[in-house]
Amino acid sequence: MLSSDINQRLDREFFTRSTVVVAQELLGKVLKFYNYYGIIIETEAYVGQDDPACHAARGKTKRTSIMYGEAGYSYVYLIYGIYYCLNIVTENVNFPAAVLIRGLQLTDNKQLLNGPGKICRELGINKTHNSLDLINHPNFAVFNANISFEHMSTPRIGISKGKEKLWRFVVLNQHN
DNA sequence: GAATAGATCCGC
DNA sequence: CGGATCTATTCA
Repeated sequence: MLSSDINQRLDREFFTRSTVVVAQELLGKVLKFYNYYGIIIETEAYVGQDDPACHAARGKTKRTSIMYGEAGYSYVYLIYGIYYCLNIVTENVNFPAAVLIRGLQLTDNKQLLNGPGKICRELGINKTHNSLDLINHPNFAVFNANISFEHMSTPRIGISKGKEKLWRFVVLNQHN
């Protein structure tokens, strides 16, 4: 991929939509985090208080309050005491939802980061990167890129409830 | 206060 | 398949 293929930064409106749609359309977009650029190749949708797998399923808490805010903000949390997971908040204010970024293909060295914990470990994402505005942050953003692809839907990984939803999206192949 | 489950990863 | 490792949330 050429750097010239990275063009428009995704705006607030992109994320202020159905989480399942945003999760699918994020595939093939480019995540920028400081000096890292990675093509998003795997995502999952976590959708509102009626989704038992969503952290906000039991209502608003200190941790989940970010998901009730404006779309386009980061939601980073510690999982299993060891790994961080990066999400991007979606949908309207007061509708708690987010897209989990599960897979990245780094653009410079083609390194494959398959798994949310691996992404945050490699890029150095931690709790200090929670609740940042990806629409305005100078070093944290998502860009459009001229990448076409096909993807499939599967059940989400690692959850105990909500397994029947096919809300995990994975790129099958990519070509220019 | 104490108990417990958890959107993971790695090594055996 | 279990261990690492810890915190947010729930329950008493």
